[in-house]
Amino acid sequence: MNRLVCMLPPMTITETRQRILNTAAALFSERGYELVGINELIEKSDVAKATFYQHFRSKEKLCAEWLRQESREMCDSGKALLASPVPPEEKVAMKFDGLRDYLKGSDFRGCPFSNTATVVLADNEVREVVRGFKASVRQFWHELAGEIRPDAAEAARLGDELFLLFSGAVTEAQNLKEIWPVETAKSAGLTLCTRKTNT
Amino acid sequence: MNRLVCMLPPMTITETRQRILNTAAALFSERGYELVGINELIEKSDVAKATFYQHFRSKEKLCAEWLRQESREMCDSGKALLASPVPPEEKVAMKFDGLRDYLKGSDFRGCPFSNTATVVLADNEVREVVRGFKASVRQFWHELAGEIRPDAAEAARLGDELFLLFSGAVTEAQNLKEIWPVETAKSAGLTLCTRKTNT
Amino acid sequence: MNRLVCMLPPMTITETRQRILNTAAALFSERGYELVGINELIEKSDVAKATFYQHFRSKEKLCAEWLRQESREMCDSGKALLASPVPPEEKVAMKFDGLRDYLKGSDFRGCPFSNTATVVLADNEVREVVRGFKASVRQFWHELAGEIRPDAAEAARLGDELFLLFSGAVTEAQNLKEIWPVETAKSAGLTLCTRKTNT
Amino acid sequence: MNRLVCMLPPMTITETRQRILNTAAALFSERGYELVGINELIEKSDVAKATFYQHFRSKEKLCAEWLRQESREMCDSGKALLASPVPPEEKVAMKFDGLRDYLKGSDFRGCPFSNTATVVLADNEVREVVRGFKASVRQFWHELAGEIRPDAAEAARLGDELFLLFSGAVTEAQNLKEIWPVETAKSAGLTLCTRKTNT
DNA sequence: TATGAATGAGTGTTCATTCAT
DNA sequence: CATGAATGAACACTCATTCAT
Repeated sequence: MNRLVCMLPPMTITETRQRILNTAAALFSERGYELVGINELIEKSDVAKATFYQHFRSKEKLCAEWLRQESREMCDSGKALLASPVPPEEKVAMKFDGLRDYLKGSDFRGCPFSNTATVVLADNEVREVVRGFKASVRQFWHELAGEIRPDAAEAARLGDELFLLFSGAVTEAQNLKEIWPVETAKSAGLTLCTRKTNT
Repeated sequence: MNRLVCMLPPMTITETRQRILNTAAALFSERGYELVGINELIEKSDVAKATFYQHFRSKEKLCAEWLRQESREMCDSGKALLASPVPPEEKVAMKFDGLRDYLKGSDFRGCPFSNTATVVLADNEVREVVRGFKASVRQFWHELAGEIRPDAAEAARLGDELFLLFSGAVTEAQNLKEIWPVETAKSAGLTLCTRKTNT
Repeated sequence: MNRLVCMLPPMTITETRQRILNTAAALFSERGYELVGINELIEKSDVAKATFYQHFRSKEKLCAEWLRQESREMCDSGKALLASPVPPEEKVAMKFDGLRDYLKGSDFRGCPFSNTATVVLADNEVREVVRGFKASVRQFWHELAGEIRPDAAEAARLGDELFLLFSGAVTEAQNLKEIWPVETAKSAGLTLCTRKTNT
Repeated sequence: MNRLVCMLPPMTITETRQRILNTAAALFSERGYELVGINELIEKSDVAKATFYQHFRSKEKLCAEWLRQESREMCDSGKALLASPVPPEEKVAMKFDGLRDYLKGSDFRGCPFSNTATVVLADNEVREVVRGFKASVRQFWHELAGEIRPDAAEAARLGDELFLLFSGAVTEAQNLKEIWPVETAKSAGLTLCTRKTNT
């Protein structure tokens, strides 16, 4: 923020843009895409209306951009977790524990991607972003499952199971405003990890 | 209400109200609560605006009523399934198969309850309906699991796991517009049912 | 309601009508003509909508009827005051004291006639009722002034002055939600009564 | 605002806002707050709906603004009258003559402040504006009375009497659609001014 | 006479977006 | 690159009244 020492570039070029994105991140994740109006968004970003529309062609494009940013951050943290030197089962546990903390900290608002996909029309760009994100989350679970099951097919299957348990936990924790789905999913997931491959 | 003997005529008593509810069911489940305007709702119901508001005090109340009706139907079919003379594992399979058909038939719109809860504010009546519905779905799975596991604690656990798998399948089938989550959840669920209770 | 035993007159004929009028009196005088809806009026009167419209052709007609009833009561009490065996100056004082009590008891809502005339269009029947009422109030003051001034012209003048002071007191007590205008008008009126006719 | 030197161009800055205010002044004073709809107001102002709401947050705020503007103008003309080099009794006469002309020119619509206060709820911002206006009108009469009566208490009393006579004249001229209340109040007021202070 | 379901024109307000500068 | 006034279609909802029974 303060770069008093840096003598060179004014560089404010995309600063405004980022300020808008930050506001969007805060408001969209707090109340959801459709309950946030463009006016509030602009006001809280402290930009002029037309300035906003110079950076983002529409509310929808802004939303897509926000989700792409979220997606990048999530993927990075996923990769970091995969790269960390702990046993895979513990990574599974850590993932669910991270979810628990996230939901508690966000008043159980649920998954920004799923939530947003629900309220935009079918042909929307946002939908594509959501699909891409979900695909990479699934990929994360597949890779993690690969560390547990040597066999590729079994890994894929375990990965999908964990993916669905995770998603179900998010959905129902949001609906019920309770934390037990996360705990239950975690323990079920761990069971699936350690079970004999007797299928 | 009960006119078992009276065979003929009026029958129009609450016809209008039901017509509105039917329109609401169609539009809300197709596009979601917030993407359907009261004007379209009224027009498609072929009633006057004031007539609508004589039957439902607000759009929100209408939505709550719609979900209550859905809830009743879902619970009935759940009870019917539980009462049917087939092995419990097959009931599990049937439940997932039913989901598959439902999602395919509804263009993967997902769960009306979860979807609606996402777009209404926290203190909303709709939220209470959703929580009630989710609680009864969970109860369904607990009862079904009770037919498989004699031990109550194990039944509860299995029920919750199936509940979450089911929910995750709905969520991700909706996000991805693909059917595999349902199939995967089904097979994972069946595995959980048949595994040795080795936990 | 149930008068199974009472054999004689049904007599309910205008009972309903009067119940509506009473409700109207309560609501109109409390909140004013335009802030009271026909629905609330009907509901609080505990009649069916069409029943209401059988007794009063419109909200406006009901209002006119209400004001006529009020007018009759006011005139009666005016006549009673005039007929009472007290000195005329004391009658003047009593009239203003009565106003003070009325305003305090009605949360300073002001004059129902003036208030209503303000919110109806020019050619309205209500306007005629208001004019008639005001004329009879003016007549009251003229008669009272006649008890003080033997000369007709002087009586008329004093009557009009008292009429206007009274009206000004009502108006400004309503605007300011304070009682002083009534007290001031009373004392000014009494002064006018007792002054030497030196004009 | 002050561009005494700049003789030319833009001048459009708050033009729209003022156009709306002018329309409001015309319609509200002609028919009253509640008989004027926002739609007509907007149409007659020749602006888009949203433009209106960018300038005034609500119909009520617009009304308050209109009354504030009226209040300013009235106070200015009151101060001008007080400052004019004529005997105080003549100022009193001029004030009533001004009222006569105003009422004749406005089809006896009465006082915009009193009229509006009648039709808004108790806690309304408009009510505060009305009270402020009435207080400053009373102040005007007190100052004018001060030019006639050297004693402060007597001046206050005379001022209040004139205030109430004036208000009563407005009210009843409005109710009766006749001009005599103004003439009568004028002559009564002048009598009060010239009488011996014999109280 | 009494009912209550039905009416349609109206209410005030907010939406995401574009324009001239 | 930034501004903010202007847009018009849509929003959810209420009004006084009439109709078939």
